[in-house]
Amino acid sequence: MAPQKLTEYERRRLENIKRNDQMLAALNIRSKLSQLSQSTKRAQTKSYKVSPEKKQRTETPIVLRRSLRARGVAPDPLSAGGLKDDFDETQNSISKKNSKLDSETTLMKRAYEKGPISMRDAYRTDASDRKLIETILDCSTELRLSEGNEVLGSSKLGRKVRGSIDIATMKLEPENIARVVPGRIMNLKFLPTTDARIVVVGNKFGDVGFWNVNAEDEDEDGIYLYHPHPAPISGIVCNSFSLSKIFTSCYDGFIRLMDMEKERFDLVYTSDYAVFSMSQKPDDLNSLYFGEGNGELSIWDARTGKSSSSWSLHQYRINTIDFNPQNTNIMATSSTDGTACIWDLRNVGVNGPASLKTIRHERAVHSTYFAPSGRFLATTSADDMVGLFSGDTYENMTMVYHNNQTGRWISSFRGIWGWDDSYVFIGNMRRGVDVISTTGKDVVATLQSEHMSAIPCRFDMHLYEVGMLAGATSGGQVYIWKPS
DNA sequence: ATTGTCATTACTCAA
DNA sequence: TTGAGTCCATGACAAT
Repeated sequence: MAPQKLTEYERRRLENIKRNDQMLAALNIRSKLSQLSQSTKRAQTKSYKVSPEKKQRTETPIVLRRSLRARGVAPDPLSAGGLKDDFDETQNSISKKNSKLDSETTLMKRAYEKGPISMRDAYRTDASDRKLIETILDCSTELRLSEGNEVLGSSKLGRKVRGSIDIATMKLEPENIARVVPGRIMNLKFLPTTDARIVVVGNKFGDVGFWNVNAEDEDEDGIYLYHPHPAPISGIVCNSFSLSKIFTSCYDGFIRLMDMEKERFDLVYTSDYAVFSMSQKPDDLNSLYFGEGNGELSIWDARTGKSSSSWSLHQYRINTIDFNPQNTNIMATSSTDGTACIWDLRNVGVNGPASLKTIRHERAVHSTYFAPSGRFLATTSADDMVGLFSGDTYENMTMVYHNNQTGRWISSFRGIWGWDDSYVFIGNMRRGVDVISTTGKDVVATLQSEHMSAIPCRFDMHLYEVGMLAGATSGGQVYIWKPS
């Protein structure tokens, strides 16, 4: 069973597992944990509800561009020789004999999808989504009106709330738990508004789910499900200027714009490569930055509707793209090639923006994010480290040990910043949220709750409500912590 | 450089 | 309450 020769990596991982097991045994936590998971089942009230007729359509087998990893490239599966690689065993049992037919239906499916999809066609939930749309459009309107009284642009950005939070006050109440989508959540975002608390999530199946947390309606639980993509959703971009427009990117290379006014998922960009990450420069809402295939970073321009630039910045996939909030020309990327890089977009050559710094981890880097002040940078890596960087050129480095071995079923952890430079929040394998302090240079607290029945692996903080943190699991759940 | 293979392991749901 | 099934992503590394 045990490998004959252990690599350093394996050895370390085994040590982790062993140590964890010992800790568990010592604390007799195993039995307590199982008790907890039992008791929490009842607390599970809110959940997406799919209408039967729609469900059928969701489960229609769709041939995806699989095996994206090795290539980073996704040549059209229809023209790619045999279908062998594109089918798994379970699908084979259904479709082995008429794979030809399947490829034809797939062709039609893709042809249909190569264009706008109406929100009605993509909608999967039982109850009407009218209320969701109205709520969001109302928020937008208020924002637009208030904009008139302000100086354009930067002042609005400055409204982003910053502040310290007492970690001990952050609580997870049962009513702030919901199963928003089926399957694994890849990405989640709070809509940046004070008028409503709405979480948008994207899952592995290409579903986009909404949870209106404060929906106080008797016949609605505030959960709405759409299916605009056929593959994992890699990015969600929304901004406070137009809440009714939400960009979503997908592993199949499509980027769509959900437009609540037009009630459509418009197709804005298609790539022959997988899109693994997407971000927006906070002061340039006319562009999208996204990671394509093996290390390409591209910019899509809303005014031309085309990709305007494409640079090869990394060797392997770009996992995250982030901008320094205080100087949005400074961009940070993280990549499976083991590096996190900082770039200056004011200084762009043929090979892309000038590289200001390369941070080298021993393994893949899963995320790189700037602190709200821009003065810190946090990296999360598969080498079981969270890097904290500070100083004018981020020259001061602190590596904090953190078990980031999430395995196959849990999405990689990504340490995100809170509402100031104090803390980085990151999931842990014990169904908790570790809080890393920049001053303490270590995990100083862990958010835990008996109501957390799964591991929260992807997070977002509410831009305007200090202490409101959302975490998402591989089972489609969303937890929202709030200050008590 | 490209391809192959191997190990990882939590959650849900049905019985 | 248990255990079977999921899963086909991801990353590391060996082989070519």
